[in-house]
Amino acid sequence: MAVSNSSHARPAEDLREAMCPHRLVLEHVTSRWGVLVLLALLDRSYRFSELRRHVGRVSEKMLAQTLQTLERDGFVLRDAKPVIPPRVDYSLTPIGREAAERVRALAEWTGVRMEQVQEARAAYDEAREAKLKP
Amino acid sequence: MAVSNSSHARPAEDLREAMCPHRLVLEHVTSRWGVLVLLALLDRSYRFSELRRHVGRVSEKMLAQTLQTLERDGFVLRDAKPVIPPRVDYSLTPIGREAAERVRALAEWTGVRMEQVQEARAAYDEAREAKLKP
DNA sequence: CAGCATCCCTTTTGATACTG
DNA sequence: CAGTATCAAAAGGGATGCTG
Repeated sequence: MAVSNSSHARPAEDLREAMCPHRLVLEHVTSRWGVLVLLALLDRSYRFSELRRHVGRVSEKMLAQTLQTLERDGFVLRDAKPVIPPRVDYSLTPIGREAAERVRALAEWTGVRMEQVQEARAAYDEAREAKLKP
Repeated sequence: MAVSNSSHARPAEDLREAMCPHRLVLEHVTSRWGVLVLLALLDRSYRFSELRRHVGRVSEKMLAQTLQTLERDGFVLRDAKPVIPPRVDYSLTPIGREAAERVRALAEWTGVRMEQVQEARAAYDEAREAKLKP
C-alpha cells in the first residue's frame, strides 16, 4: 500500500510523486508561499515569526508546511537553537540558493513584462465585450 | 465593487490581482497545467485535442481554462479556423516564448538536481524516523 | 472538433485554539 | 517563540451532457 514517508498525510502528492517526481519539486519552489519564502531567504536568514511578518498574510500553518517541504527537499536549512524561548533560523542551502535564483529570474521577468500583460488582458477583455454586445 | 473583467467568476484571483498582479502571472505560467502547455508549445503549435493527448491526464475543462488564461495574459495565440469541423491551433506569442523558455530552464534544473533532492529527502525522513523510535 | 455549463467530490488553505 | 491539532471555508479538478 502507498506508504507516505512523510509524517502527515498528503495523498495527492504521494500519488503524483510516483509518476513525475521532478514536476513536484518544481511545484514546491513555485508554490504560492514557496516563491515568497525563497525570495526572502535570498537576502538573508530569517526566524520563523520574522519570516512570517516579512511575507505577510501567510498563516503559521502554511508557513510551517512550506518550510518543511523546502527543508525536506534540501533547499532550506533549519537551525533550531536549544534556548528558551525557542529560536529557529531558516536559511538557504547551496542548492536552495540555485533554486531561489532561478525563481527570482522568473519573478523578475514577470515584473518586466507586466505592462505588456496588462495590455494583452485589456485587449482580450475588450474583444470579448465586443462580441457579446455588438 | 470588484468587477471581474473576465466572464466567469474567480473571486480569489480578483482579490489577489489587486495587491500583487505580477505574482499572479507567475502562478499562471507555473501552474500545474500551464507549465506542461508552455513546454509543449515550445516545440510546435498544437490543436486542442492534440494538445490534450500530448499533455495527458488533463480534463478538457482544465485545458480550456489554462489556455484561456494564458491567452488572456498574451502568452498563447489562439487561431480558430472557420471550417467545419472546427479547427483551433494554439501557439506561443513572442512574449509567451520568453515565458516558456524560463519555465523550461527551471524545469530542466529540477531534473538535473533531482538526485540530490531524493538524497535530501531520504536523509530528512530517516532523521525523523530515528527521532520517533530511538 | 472544440468548447461551455453544471454538478459534485477532493485537496488546499485559513482561523482558531493549544503545547513544549 | 515556534510550532501542532482541529475544524470550516474555498479553490481545484473531474464527469457528464449540450451546442455551434
